[in-house]
Amino acid sequence: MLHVAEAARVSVATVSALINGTATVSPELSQRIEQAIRDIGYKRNAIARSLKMGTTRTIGLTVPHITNPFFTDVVSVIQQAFDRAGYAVMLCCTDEDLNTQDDQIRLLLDRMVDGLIVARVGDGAILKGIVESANVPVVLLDRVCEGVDTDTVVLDNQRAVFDAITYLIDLGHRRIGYITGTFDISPMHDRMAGYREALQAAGLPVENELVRVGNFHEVDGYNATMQLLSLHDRPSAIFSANNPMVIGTMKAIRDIGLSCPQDISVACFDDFPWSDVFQPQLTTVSQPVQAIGEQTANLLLDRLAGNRDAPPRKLMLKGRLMIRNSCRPLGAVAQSVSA
Amino acid sequence: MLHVAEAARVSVATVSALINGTATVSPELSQRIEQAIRDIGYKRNAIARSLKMGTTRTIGLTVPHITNPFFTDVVSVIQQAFDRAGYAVMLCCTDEDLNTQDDQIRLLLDRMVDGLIVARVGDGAILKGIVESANVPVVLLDRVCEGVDTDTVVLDNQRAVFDAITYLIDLGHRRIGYITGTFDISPMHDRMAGYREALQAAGLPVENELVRVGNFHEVDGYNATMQLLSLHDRPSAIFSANNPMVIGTMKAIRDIGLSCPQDISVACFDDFPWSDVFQPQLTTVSQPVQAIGEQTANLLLDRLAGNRDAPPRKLMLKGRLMIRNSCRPLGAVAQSVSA
DNA sequence: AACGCTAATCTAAACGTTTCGATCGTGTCA
DNA sequence: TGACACGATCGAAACGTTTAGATTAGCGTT
Repeated sequence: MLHVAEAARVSVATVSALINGTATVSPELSQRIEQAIRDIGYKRNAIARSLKMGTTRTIGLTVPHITNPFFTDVVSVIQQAFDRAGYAVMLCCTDEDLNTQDDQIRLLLDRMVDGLIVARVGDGAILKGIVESANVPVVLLDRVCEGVDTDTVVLDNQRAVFDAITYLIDLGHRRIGYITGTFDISPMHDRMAGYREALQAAGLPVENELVRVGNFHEVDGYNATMQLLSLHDRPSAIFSANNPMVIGTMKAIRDIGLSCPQDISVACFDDFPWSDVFQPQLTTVSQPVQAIGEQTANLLLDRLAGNRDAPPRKLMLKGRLMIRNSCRPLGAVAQSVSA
Repeated sequence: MLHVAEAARVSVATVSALINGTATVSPELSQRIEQAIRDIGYKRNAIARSLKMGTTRTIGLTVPHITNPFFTDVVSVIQQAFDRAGYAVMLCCTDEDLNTQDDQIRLLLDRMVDGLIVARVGDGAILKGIVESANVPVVLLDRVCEGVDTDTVVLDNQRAVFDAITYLIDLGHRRIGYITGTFDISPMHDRMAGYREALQAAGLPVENELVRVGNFHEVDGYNATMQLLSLHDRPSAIFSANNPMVIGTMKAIRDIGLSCPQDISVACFDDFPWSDVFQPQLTTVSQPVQAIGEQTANLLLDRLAGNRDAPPRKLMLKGRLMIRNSCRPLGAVAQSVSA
């Protein structure tokens, strides 16, 4: 900018005024300045601007895994929304690791991001401290965090799983295997509650041997399914509480020589684009990823627009059960359905 | 830092020296400073540091679509690599749009990213200008760009498609539909060349009616497949040059009342994690995403480490044909294979 | 005692912006 | 004609660091 000012024989203040439109500058000076800018190929240095202005027009976004299709889609929507609003997005993947997450959030705050979207991981204690000491708005995505009182967008996980399990029960299934991630994040907790609630509502027992806890990855789903299928009295249906793990489930079913849905019914959380073109077409709980991403972005953009003092807003969206052909009717119900 | 200095009754220079370890500071001052840092909860401001140092320890990454599984995986690997190296990653999605891409790259450069990874879009002319005027290292990913002489990581696309088409020919297919994206990016150009080469090597004609150009999206694959399947003499196999479009292909086959591989064989570019658990198990060209991501990151990290003057390095990796069950033998070959 | 050397610390300029308040013509009005 | 307001422009401080060079104190040598 200094060079531009010299070349145009004006002060840097005038150049700044012209660029930002913060004051009127006469036609002739405007022209000289614009010419100089073109000649020199001047680009405003956003870092210096950020330092002075105290705002970077950048937000931080941390998710556990971008390869989980749910997060892929949500990240994509959020990215688009902020792109439209003229913000850049710094993306971090925590790999479901608490320390990584803390480091990354600190890194983002050091870089003076204007806001933060966090799909948190693990215990919320450290997160709580970080969020409170950071004086930027924070939106929690997908996973609530007890004690952290800030804007939140989550799914009604309990209800969604309740619907899915009830569907299986209505098909005649009585022993339903359930594969979950660890309970330190709210969705896993709430989904489990939905499973329990559905069984209890149908007067069925909740049996510990039918519940397996994994670590969110395909291999965990594989191992859990292997265990479920080698039970003395094996389940007739399996529900997987996340998407990567259901791939493991399908592989285990294949490797053990069974087939879905003939021998075992399968349903899972989170839809994916090709779920209705390949066989079996998986019955899934579909999250409204577009809405989730947009609402999350809007909450943060609203705070960034200056609405700092409004009380925390908690949005809860509804999932949708996408019934396809990976679950078959059983016993008496099978008769009546096929009749 | 000023407050810390005051609280510890030292100068800011001493605080800086301690934090960065750039000069020895006596034990007692060290202790006073550390205490003050803890009391105040001081965090170094990375923006001010960037301004002074001329480096942000941030890189920019632009890809067309993060929802394309190939890019999802590659972005994930790149993100991890830079995370390990202490760099933040700014992610942009260009949505295959040239203007969006230019805006985003300019945005990234304004923010003084230390380096850039670009999976480019459209004509390379503007990109060329930008890359040359930016004085940061740039690595081109997945798509080369004529006239832009910089580090590059690409797949041997021609060879990969040659192998896939040759495989189909060996199965007895003679009329092979080919669905491609627009030719303004090198992979589509090279893949098409592979298709041509394979047909010619087998003495088969390249028929225009069998080649359909789409815009990379599922819907384009759907429309293209519909057209191919309604040809007077319809192809016995279809190859889709990218992953999202093959979903459209499968949907079209289903909607038209045919089935794969009984009525029509299908293969495509880019693997996905569940390709071998659902039916039909798609035969695909698998890219070494881990290696691609790592090599790309390494090239850039090497430049960032100071190796600026080495001549541009062009890496070409090999794809791998993953033969599954979505393509069936035809005619005489079918006899001999099934015999 | 004077000197030089080293280690520790400090002062102040610089990075590239924004912005407050000052300055300087010019035209308007009493 | 003098006072005044106004519009255009500028000077300089500030944002929070890093760092070159100055300063100071302590200590061993001669």
